[in-house]
This record gives sequence, structure tokens and C-alpha cells, in this order.
Amino acid sequence: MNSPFHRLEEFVSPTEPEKSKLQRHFGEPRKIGRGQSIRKEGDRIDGIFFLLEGWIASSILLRDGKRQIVKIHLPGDLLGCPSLALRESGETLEALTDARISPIPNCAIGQIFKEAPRMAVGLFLSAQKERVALMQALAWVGASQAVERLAALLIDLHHRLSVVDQVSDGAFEFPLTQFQVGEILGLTYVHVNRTFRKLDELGCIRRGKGRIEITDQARLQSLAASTQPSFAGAFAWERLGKPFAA
Amino acid sequence: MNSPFHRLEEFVSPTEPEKSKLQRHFGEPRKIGRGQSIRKEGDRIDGIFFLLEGWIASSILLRDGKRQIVKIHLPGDLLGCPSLALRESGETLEALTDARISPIPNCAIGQIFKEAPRMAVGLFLSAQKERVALMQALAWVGASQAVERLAALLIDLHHRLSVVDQVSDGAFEFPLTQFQVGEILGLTYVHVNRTFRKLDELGCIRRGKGRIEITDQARLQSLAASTQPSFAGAFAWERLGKPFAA
DNA sequence: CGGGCTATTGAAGTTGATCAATAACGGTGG
DNA sequence: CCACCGTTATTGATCAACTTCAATAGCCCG
Repeated sequence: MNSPFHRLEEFVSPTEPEKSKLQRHFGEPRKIGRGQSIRKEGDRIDGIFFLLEGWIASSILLRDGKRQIVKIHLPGDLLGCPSLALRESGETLEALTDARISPIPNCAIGQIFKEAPRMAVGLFLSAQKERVALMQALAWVGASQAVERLAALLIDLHHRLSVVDQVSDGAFEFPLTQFQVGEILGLTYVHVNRTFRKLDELGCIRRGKGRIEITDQARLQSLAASTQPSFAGAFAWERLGKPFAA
Repeated sequence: MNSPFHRLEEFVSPTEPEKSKLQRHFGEPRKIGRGQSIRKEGDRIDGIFFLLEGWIASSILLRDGKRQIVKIHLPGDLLGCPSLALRESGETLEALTDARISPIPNCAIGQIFKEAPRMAVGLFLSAQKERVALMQALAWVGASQAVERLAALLIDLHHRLSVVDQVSDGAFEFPLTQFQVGEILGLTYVHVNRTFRKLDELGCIRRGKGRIEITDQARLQSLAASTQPSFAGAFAWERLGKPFAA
């Protein structure tokens, strides 16, 4: 599960010809420096992106100047899909680390639906999975306290990073500033700091040098607002009646 | 735009044969009484539902017993889609008013992707639209204050209800209790009450008998956390390169 | 060795939560 | 038709979580 395509294979595993058909649509990889934005709210939608490497934040700006980060994208994620339903981009995509992305033009989506319908089902299910993630995030922010939110975020990141082999011994690179964590959780950076310290003092985590180590997973889990939902994987495909031959 | 199928036609308008193919999958409409739930978290996923009539809340339960309503579904919405990516349902669907739904079995989704690929594109874009709505909701709850959240909610409902012809003279039925509004906005019902009063005193709205009238739309708009994004409609389909013949 | 960003910590202030009591409403049965 | 009951709405008083303001320290980088 450490291929960069794990997200595209999660629900429907592509055959070799499908894989190559898919990859033909991937544009030349582009490097994005930390702090740079790929796309801003209001920009024209000329495609989506496949994230090969690095962390990208998707955020929304509010009238009062506050920003809400609605998703932390990790390698393997598709970026910019929600805006396909909009006239212009509804999110800002900003690199939290140096990153590499592969642009995918709009028409490629159309062609995937046409030429690789099984992959289209995969894209559809993947969108549903993102909805679940957003629902969870909304529940965290709307109905739980700072510690519970932060614990949930760390567990989520730990889990998603382990899928892409970026966790060793419960520790992982953590490039977010506390300010950015605040923008994810709907807290001020001051309070994020205090909440980190609390988790630290409880012995759940250890921090340092842009890394985080989860020292007591069970404890952290018990503090978190909710448990991870379990995704259906290939079962989702079976449930839909396997509409297309493999 | 007052057909119950407006959501399915928003991005890709179906031809007559497509329409009938689609509707063949719709099961016998079922009545749901106010307060009853269609599906609970953890339930088996045996399909999705098309909402013909009434209001349905999709909610998530947290460990501490608090509930977050993540979506208010109105007529024309598809219910239960996010859980297609999960092993078991990740949301509870509860009727906020008496409602009518038409069940759609899982295999129908597969068949739609197979037999009506244009409709599949429509479903895909519709899922992206739902993501945008969730992103907005997350931004409201995470990064704005009570008045701004409530104003945004009322404007959103007003807008969505007007699409299904349930607004007259800026007034509409409002079956939510203040407790439920709290579950949407991440506030207590006491504070929801005070916030309603504030909007009332500002002359933005008038309340009474399970109805709400928006008396000063511009004012309300200016209080809201953000403006509605503008959806792409048929343009989204063109952008994808119109993959399938009409 | 600065300069700028990030982290940390304290003190005071606000928003919204909690606790509590009462009023209004809607439906039911007598 | 009215009394009664449970649910919902309203309001006040107090409390807590989180914010704001402010100051200092640590870190990375040129």
C-alpha cells in the first residue's frame, strides 16, 4: 500500500491497461515550493492535480479574514476536485512542504469516465470517502473540545501517513506550524500550543524538531473525539454489483 | 427547476431514455414519520435513498454523546452516499419532518455507471458539490461566530428551498427546533435562541409558528460568514469535454 | 550575527456553555 | 371546550473554554 496510487486503487484495483490509460492523463510533474499556492479561490478551474509528494492544505477564506483549512492532502490524494462543481475555484491549495504534483486536465476526467469506467467508479467512491472525512472534521470542530480535536487530528494524520510509509516507530515528520493547526481545528495558535503541551504532559506524544512521536496511541485514541470509520475497500466495489468486468 | 430531480439534472441534463433508465432503479416510495430514523451509524449499507419530500438530517455521534448534524437534506437530495465508501453506515439519517424517500439499491449505482455514463458523471459532480457544501459548513463552524453561522445557515436554506419552490415572499417553513439548529452550528440551544433574537432585533428576520421570514436579505447576507459559491451547472459538463454523446 | 518566523507563557477579556427557572405551544383525553 | 402533559422557547445568572493582548525565548537561515 505504499504506491503513490493507493488512493486510486483503494476501492477498485485497476488492470494494467487501465493503469496505463490513467497515467497517460497525468501531466508532467511540477515542483511547488513550501508556502506557494497551486490555486487560489476564484481562480479558473483548468484541471485537478495528483499529489505525488508533500503536504498540501486546502483552505477557505472567510469574510473576516480568517481561514479554515478543510483538508490536509497527503501523497496520493487528488487535489481540486470539489471545484469541478463550481464556476471558479472554491478553495485555495497551498503547499505546506515542498511538493510535487502532476496536473490532470479537465477533459481527462471525462475521458476516464469514458474509457475506464471502473476507474470512474473508483473516483466516485473516493469522492464519497472525502465526504466522510469532511463530515468527521465538521463533527470534531463543531462538537468537541480542543484536546479531543487535536488528538483526533494526530491520529488521523498518523494513520494516513502510515499508509504512505511515512511513519516509523510511531513518529512522523510534522511540518505544520501551530498556527496552521489552529486553522484546521478552529482554534487560535495560542490555544493549540497549550493543547499540545497538555497531550505532552499526559504522555501521549513527544514533540521536537518538526516531528511528532505518538508515545501512547491507546491513550490518545481514548482522548480523541471519535474513532476512525472503517473504509470498505474492495468490498465497496462488490456491493455495487461489480458493474464492469475486470 | 422545481422537479424533484433537479439535483440529478443540475450538471448533466438527462435524455428521456436516460431519465426512465434512472427512474427504473428507484424503489417504491416509503413514508417516514418525523423523528424516525432511516438509517443509523453502524447499520448495514444496503443502498441509498432519493428524498422526494421532507427534511432529513444526516448526523454523526461523538464519544461524549454530542451529535453533529453534518447536512440538512432537502427534496431532490440523495441520502446515504458517503457511506458507500464505508463498511457500515457512518451517519444517522433522521427525518426532521414527515418525509417520503425512494430506496435505491447498491447495484443500481453500478448499473447507472454502466448503462447511463452521463448520469454517472452527474453523480460524480453532485458528490463534489456536496464536498463544497461540507467545506463551507466546516469553515462556518470553525472560523466564525454564532451570528455569522446562523445567518449563513438561514441564507443557505433559503436558497436551497427556493430551488424547490418552498419559499414565498422570503418566508419558508422551518421545522427545526433550536436544539437541532445548535447541532448544526455547534452551539447550545440556549445560545441559538439568543442568536435568533439578535437577528430578530436587527430586523433581519421574523419568526413565528415554525416559519421564518427573511425581512432584510442584504443585511443578513452582510452578517453571514461567507457568500454562496456559484455552481457550474451545465458548464461543468462542458469543461470535462462532454465525454458522452447526449 | 542579526532578522524573521515560530513557540511558549502569563494575564485579562469574551464568547458561548452550563445551570436553572418559567413561559409558550401543541397535542391528547376527558 | 378545557385541563393536562410533554416538548420547545425564552430569559437570567454564573461558569469555563478559548481568545486576545503582550512579552520573551528559541530556532532557522542567509
